[in-house]
Amino acid sequence: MKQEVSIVDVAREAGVSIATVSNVVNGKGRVSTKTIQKVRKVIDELGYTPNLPARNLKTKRTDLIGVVVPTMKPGRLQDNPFYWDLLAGVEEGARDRSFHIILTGIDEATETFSFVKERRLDGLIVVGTNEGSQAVQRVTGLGVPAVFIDSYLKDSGLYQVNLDDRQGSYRATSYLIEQGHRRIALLIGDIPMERIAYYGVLHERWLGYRDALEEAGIPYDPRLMIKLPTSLAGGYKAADQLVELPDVTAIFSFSDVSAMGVLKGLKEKNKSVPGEYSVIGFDNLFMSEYTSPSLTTVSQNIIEKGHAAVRMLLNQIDGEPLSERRIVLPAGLVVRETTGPGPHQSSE
Amino acid sequence: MKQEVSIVDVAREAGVSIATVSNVVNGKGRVSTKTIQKVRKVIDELGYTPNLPARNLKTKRTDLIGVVVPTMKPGRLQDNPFYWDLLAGVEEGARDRSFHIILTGIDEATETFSFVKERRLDGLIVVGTNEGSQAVQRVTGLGVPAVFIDSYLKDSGLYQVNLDDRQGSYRATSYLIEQGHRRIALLIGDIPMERIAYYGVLHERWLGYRDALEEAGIPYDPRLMIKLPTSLAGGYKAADQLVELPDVTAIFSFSDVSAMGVLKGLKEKNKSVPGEYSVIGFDNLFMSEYTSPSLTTVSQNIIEKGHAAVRMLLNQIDGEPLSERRIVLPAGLVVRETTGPGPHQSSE
DNA sequence: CTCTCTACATTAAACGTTTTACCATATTAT
DNA sequence: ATAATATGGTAAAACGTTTAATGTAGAGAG
Repeated sequence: MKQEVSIVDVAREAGVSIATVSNVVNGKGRVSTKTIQKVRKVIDELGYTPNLPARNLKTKRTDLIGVVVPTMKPGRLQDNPFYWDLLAGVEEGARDRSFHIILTGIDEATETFSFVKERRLDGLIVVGTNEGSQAVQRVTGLGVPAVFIDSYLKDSGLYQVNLDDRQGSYRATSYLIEQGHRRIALLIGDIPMERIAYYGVLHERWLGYRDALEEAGIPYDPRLMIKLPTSLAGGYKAADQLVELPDVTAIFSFSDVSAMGVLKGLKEKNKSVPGEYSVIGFDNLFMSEYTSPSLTTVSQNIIEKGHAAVRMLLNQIDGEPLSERRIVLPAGLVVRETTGPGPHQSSE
Repeated sequence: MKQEVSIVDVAREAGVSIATVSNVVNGKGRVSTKTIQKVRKVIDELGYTPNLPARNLKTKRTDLIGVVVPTMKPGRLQDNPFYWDLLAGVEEGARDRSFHIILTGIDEATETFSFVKERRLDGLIVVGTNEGSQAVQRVTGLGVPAVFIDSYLKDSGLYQVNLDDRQGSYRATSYLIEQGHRRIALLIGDIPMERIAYYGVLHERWLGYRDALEEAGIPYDPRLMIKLPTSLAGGYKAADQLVELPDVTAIFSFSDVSAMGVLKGLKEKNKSVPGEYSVIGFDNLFMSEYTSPSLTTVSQNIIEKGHAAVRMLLNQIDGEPLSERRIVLPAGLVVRETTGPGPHQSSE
């Protein structure tokens, strides 16, 4: 194992000072073209690679950002491809600015985020936490630039990027109503309704649903809330409850994977989609185009979400924080085959 | 922004030398219980956090490993949830040993892996590259501990972890044959068959398919190879070709997502599964249980794959390399609903 | 010829650790 | 008592950079 070659080796070999080599490497200061070439040559010959940890020590910047996703533990959240896309967006955005990302799953209960300080990360991106969560306090306590994705935190001092969940949900619900559905079940997640305000994303989507109902003059019926996890298995079980709800002809599921579960459950019960039930999802995963029937769903640009978060974070790090602290991306609706006319078609 | 507190602040405040503080922090050297407590107390009061980059500079270890996945570029590979699971396994394994992972997508054409040297990463995990790829040469040229996942590199000096793809493929094919299928199409990927030996994973699976054929005395028919990408879209298009192949009653697809595409394509053509066609996938994604009909597929423990790679890498880093350079994990077969009896049932 | 610029280049301190070699003091063995 | 050995602690160098302050030489101006 050959000895590492450092900046002083280069300096000696090139017959200049280490400061000059440093300047050449970083393109700073004044140095003549002749010297630049000489130093570059030596760098190539010796195969010198700058030692970033050493640089970090001096500059107090690591060009490293942490990305924290909620319990990436096997079995928990890995079952939603959504996060992979988001990560791809973040990674790409970071790479474009020659930052690297340190990825870590967290166990909300135990995570102290100490690694952020220890490793002197320049910033942190936190995905999908909630108002009042331990994580939020701990992160803000760090005093490190941070951006929260999909978290809907009340503290308006925090940088956040969200989807316009309420609007998206409103559009989906309105569409079902237009199609003639009046009793629309909601697969909302495994949460106590009295605390829904704490579940940012779910809350917003729930509000959007209610907006649409209200606009159409349809009374809100709490019995239509199906409180099961928005996972494949949750969706599958939700079908059981769905078929017991009288007069319900549609279900809006707060994630595509759970909608797939619903589809599967309904098919096993020999309920036709969209004949007997219309189903609508949320996320527009790449897969959703290939289910049978293909899934009508609320769409979002996940990659762009990642990009936006990185941009916001890097601006903070560079000391030129964006004036807007909250970016809200638009939600779309893509109509495919799981939705069809309901019983009240001419009700408008 | 309060000044960072360093080891010397702690030392001064506690009235000991910095060497002693260092020893307390790292649990090394000899230091009396009384001093330990005193120092610990001061550390808490001052809120001291060790500076890892500084430590790295001195120790030449970063406790950081790089994870490289093939072009995590939007649109490319993100469309296979497989990688997310793998990443979860790696991350978890690393975290257990208090390593962190730096994740980066690569563009095989341009990536030089210079970040590995610059950041002084302790090791590297590379996923899904191929024999003869630029990436392999560059990584080995780095002289850094590395483990290749799903790469089937001939150079037996390299550490690798693979699935027993050949065996898995053999089992799947044999199962179809047992069920009475004799002409079995293969959705093999968008590659030139004359170069198949370079595509490690695909090659092995192809060999497994041929093993099973040979054992059953069924001649290999190259016309049954469908050369389309093993993606959702590829699978969907594969259905077009499938229905044109005379007497074919089954298709074996080299990924679950592409099998889902096939399912969708067949349904649109009003071909029944498993009535007219049996379909079998590869990977056993969590979703595969929820397709309609649910997918028969070759299963693997992806999380364990990640764990194994980390273990292998960390042993190298610790200077106690495993004697076996290649770990091969077993493949299973999970039979669900997309496979059924074929026309030659009593052929055995 | 001296003075002031300008353009390059260097010196040396600092960043926050770890670690080797060494020094006390207390304990035990002789 | 003396020598040998533990035990607890320290001084100082080193890791590879960046950067502020400073130096030097040559060119043009007076």
